[in-house]
Amino acid sequence: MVRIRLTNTRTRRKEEMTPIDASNVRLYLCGPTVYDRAHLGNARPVLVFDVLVRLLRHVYGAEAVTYVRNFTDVDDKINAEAQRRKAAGSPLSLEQLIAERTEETIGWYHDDMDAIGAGRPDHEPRATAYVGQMIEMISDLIAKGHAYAAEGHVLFDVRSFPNYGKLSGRSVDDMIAGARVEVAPFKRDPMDFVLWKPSTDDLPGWDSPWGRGRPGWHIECSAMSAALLGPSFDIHGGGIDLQFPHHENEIAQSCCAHPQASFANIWLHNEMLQVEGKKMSKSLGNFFTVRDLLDKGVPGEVIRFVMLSTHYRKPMDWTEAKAREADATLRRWRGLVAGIEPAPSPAPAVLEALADDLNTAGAIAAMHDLAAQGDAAGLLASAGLLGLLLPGMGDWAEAGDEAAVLIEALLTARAEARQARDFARADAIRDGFAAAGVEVKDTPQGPEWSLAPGFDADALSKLAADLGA
RNA sequence: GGUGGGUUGGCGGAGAGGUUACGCACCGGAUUGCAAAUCCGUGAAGACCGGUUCGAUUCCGGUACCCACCUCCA
Repeated sequence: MVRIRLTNTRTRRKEEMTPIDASNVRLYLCGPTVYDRAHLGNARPVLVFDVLVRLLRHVYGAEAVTYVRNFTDVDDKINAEAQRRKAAGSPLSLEQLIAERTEETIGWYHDDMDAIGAGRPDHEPRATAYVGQMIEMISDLIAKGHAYAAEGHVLFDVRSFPNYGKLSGRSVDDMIAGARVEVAPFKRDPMDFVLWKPSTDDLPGWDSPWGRGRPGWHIECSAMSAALLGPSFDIHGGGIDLQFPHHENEIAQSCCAHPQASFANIWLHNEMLQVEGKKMSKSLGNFFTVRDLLDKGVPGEVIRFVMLSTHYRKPMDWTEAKAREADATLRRWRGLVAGIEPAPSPAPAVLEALADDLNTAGAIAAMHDLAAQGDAAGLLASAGLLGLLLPGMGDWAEAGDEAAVLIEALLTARAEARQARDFARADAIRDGFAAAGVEVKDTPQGPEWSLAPGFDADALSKLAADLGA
């Protein structure tokens, strides 16, 4: 059995992972708020968890893993977009407009995450489908003395949970001292956070013991993880920016509601993605979406490779140069494994790297070794653990039939020219290939070709026409 | 102000208290009609100052700088 070690944010050390139930390893990842396209940073935890799930399924069995990732479809930004459409004259009701917006966003999200090769989780619960469970949990927290109703709100009483702040290494008193938040007058303590808040008539709302309202942001993950994974499960993750307050608040809610349970044993947090050394953020306005990159012609597999080439606990800078390098490496590897059956199991060095706190960069280095040794079968089997070189994701690296016919014809023409020692013509074809983005390798078995990143089909057609080939 | 993370060769980026990371780029050689690709090989590092140690880039302390979180954000 492979020993999987993960850095647990909760304990701040690398720990061997021991599942609560090896026949059902359970994970929860905080998913997106579905109000707009996923930006590139959203893809990072998804890919980290995708590799983690692939590893866990390899070690514990394909059926022995339950992966949950939620959709947050209750949110002021979604409401704002629906209200904007209403104001723009849409005949639909606000509820319908909200549903329309979240449906289309979820569709985009699926398209974009599929494109980078991220497998769908086993469950993708939507917050709106679990409001009943949230109300139940909030009532329970009030009954247990951990929450209180005030002016249509329900607030969590942070002073009732001595461990509050432990995950993020803060004390309530320190946070109050440095707080920049406006404190609502009905809060008992400035750090108390909202479990339920009132809705006006122009906002979505649900009936509750505290009047018509909607849930606070944090309670959904506590309610949905309990419903789908139980009060104790193995791994909970997300971006490091969620550590506080979101995950801290989840812990407070869940541990107070289920005092006998452990909630998440291991917390995994990925570092932020940066662009040109700066955090990618909505407020800075320097973010771009996964779709932007795909539309620019950056293949999903390349995005995936770049993301995985930096360890998840380190900040990763997205650069064009990395995308180019990844593109070239993947083309080379795809050439190497073409028509090859994968080995029965991944290479030990790759598996060991991933088992050691998801060292994807180390795993990729080990794959380079396999490639250098010519172990195509081992490379292919290992790449699968990282979700790379999979069938169905390699179309970008392949030429269409039309281009293939042209290239073959030109190669024949070049061979004839060389035979005739017409090197001027042979070199013209060679240079034309290079200009069009076709790489030709002459091997003892004859020429092999592949497409380079800047492949230009028009230039290829023109070359063929000019040379009459 | 509080909290957390980082600083590795030209660039990217890992592991390990003592032995080549790896990739890209560069340089030399083989190969080639010339190239490309490939193969072989060389060179190149650990922010700074102390400490522990036979030995530290790796552990400990400090300094500097960078980044993030504390506010919607993965």
